[in-house]
This record gives sequence, C-alpha cells and structure tokens, in this order.
Amino acid sequence: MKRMDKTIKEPMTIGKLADAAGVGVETVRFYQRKGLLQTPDRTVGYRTYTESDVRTIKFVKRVQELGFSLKEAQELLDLASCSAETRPVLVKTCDDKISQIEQKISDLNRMLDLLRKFSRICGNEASKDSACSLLDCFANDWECCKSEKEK
Amino acid sequence: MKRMDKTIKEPMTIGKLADAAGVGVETVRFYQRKGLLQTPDRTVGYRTYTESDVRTIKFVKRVQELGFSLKEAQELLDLASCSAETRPVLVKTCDDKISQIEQKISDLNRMLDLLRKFSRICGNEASKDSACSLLDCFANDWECCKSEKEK
DNA sequence: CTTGACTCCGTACCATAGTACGGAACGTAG
DNA sequence: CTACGTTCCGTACTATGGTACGGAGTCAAG
Repeated sequence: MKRMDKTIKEPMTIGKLADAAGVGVETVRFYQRKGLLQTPDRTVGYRTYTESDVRTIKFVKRVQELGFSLKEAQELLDLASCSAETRPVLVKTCDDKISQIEQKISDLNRMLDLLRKFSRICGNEASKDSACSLLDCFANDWECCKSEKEK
Repeated sequence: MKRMDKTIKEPMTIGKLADAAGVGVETVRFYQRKGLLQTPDRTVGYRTYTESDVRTIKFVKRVQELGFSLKEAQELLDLASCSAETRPVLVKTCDDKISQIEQKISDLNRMLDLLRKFSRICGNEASKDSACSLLDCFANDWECCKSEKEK
C-alpha cells in the first residue's frame, strides 16, 4: 500500500519494543489497555511488534512532555489518515489543538515576563529593602515590581 | 510593616475564601494539608482568612494552568521575601524556572509548526491521496508533509 | 433556645499515569 | 529435555490532585 518500505518491519517482542521506545514493559501494556497502542493477535507464541509501535510510543511520550494528557495524545494520534471524508474533522481537531497550544504559549510568555522582571529586580542590589514577591506581582496585575521601582 | 494597606483585611471563613478564590472548600483544606496555604489558628470559633489567602490560591491555580505541579507552585510561592541573604538562592530558583519555561515554549512552538503544516497540507484538496499522519511527520523529523509535497 | 447553615476533622473515594508482583505459559540455549 | 529468561495476565499498589461523606461543633436568626 504505502511505499515507505525503508522502515524494516523486523518483529520484536514486548521487551524489545519497550527498550526501543525507552519505556517499561508495563507502560506498553498500560497503553494497550488505554487503546493508545493496538494489541497484536497472538495466533502463536508471543505477540510481535514493529517499528511503527516504537514510533507511536515515542510520539505519545513527546506530546506528554508538552503538557498533554494521554487522552489528548490519543486525539493527536487519531489525526492519522487524511482522506477526503476525514479531512474536515481532522482539520478542525488539528486547528483546535493549535489554538490550545497558542494559548498555552502566550500564558507561558506572560509568566516568563514576570519571572524575568522579578529576577532582574530582586537580583538588583539597589532593591535591598523592597520586599516584593511573585505573589504580589501576580496580585497587582503582574506589575508589582515595576510599580515598586517607579515609586 | 508593609504600607500596602489598600488590601482590606476583612476576615472571612473558609467558605467565603473558597468562593472568592473560585475553588471548593475541600481544595482549600487540601492545599493546607500540602503546605501551600497556612492554616490560621483557631483560638476561638472558626478559622479566619484574608485577601492574601485568596491571592495565594489564585496564584497556585494560575501556575497550575501553565503546566506546573503543586510542588512547583510551592517553589514559586517561596520566591517571596527578597532580602539580602535570600537573594542568591531566590534568583537561582527563578532563573531555573525561566529556563524551564523557555524550553517548554520552544517545544510547544515545534509542535505548533508541525500542526500548522499538517493542517495546511491535510486541508488542501490537492493532497487527497496523501496519507500523511502526524505520527509519520513526527517519525520523519517532523518533515513528512514537506517531503510528501516536494516529491 | 431551637433550627439551619456552615465549619472542623478524619477517612474514604475518584481519575490519571503508571509500577510492581506472582503464577502460569512459552521458547531457546546448552 | 531441563533450565533460565521472557511473556502473559490479573490484580494490587504508588503518587498527584483533588472530591465526597459523616458526625460533631459552632454561629447567628428567628
């Protein structure tokens, strides 16, 4: 079907998969129970996995680091086959995620501004009797340090 | 001590505090157990709280939204009195948080690039037989869609 | 001075995201 | 063909961040 045959599909057991993906065997099973990873049939012997499963796990771990839940990781994984009928919902889901991340980044930038300001003013010798705190900054619309300074 | 007397310290009970901070009474108690909020003495009757407690809770909620744990919220709360002896450790903690947030933002920006690219290409009519997925993009150094396009 | 709302306190429970454990089956090396 | 390492599977346990519950105490209005 797909011509990206460069991924050698040498089958591995769950232990190899876990090692390759950098997680524990129990985590793999957990993801299977949660539906994040398919559970291969066990017609004979042990179940076998491929590189594709390694990628799925790594992807989940990655989006988790970005602050998403497993449920959200699932949603991103589901942004899979981009066909004519799936396209509208896919693009919508994707754009929702984009807004969500943009919001997160803008919030983090505000926090960053605050921390930088705090670090600069607190680290300044001249401010030795100013008892400003992050909490105060937050309370005063993130501007306590500035107003303290200007006073 | 402090001359920011504009915060009227009218005492409130735990229910009022919870309402003012937009959380449940149980959450307030939970934060007290976790040490995020002080537990006022109960010399007589009920414990009383002030605006300062409202601010603390709101602050915790805010940093939580930014993807930090309660433990980290605690660390940020501890960035409190900026005096001569506390300054070095304060600035250090603060700067660590800054790096941490910068890293998070850069990670989110990469994810954003990927999603935007995906949305653009998947949403494009011309790509109707391209079966690219986020997962594939991730696997191919976040560049699957681009290479699909250029082929 | 009783009633009802609220507080206090402990304990139990929930979801999320795993981690650990124990016994049975499997599979390969010697 | 036995022994060791894995796998399989269910169940139990952990930590985080709450949420709910039940009984007793407290307060304030009627």
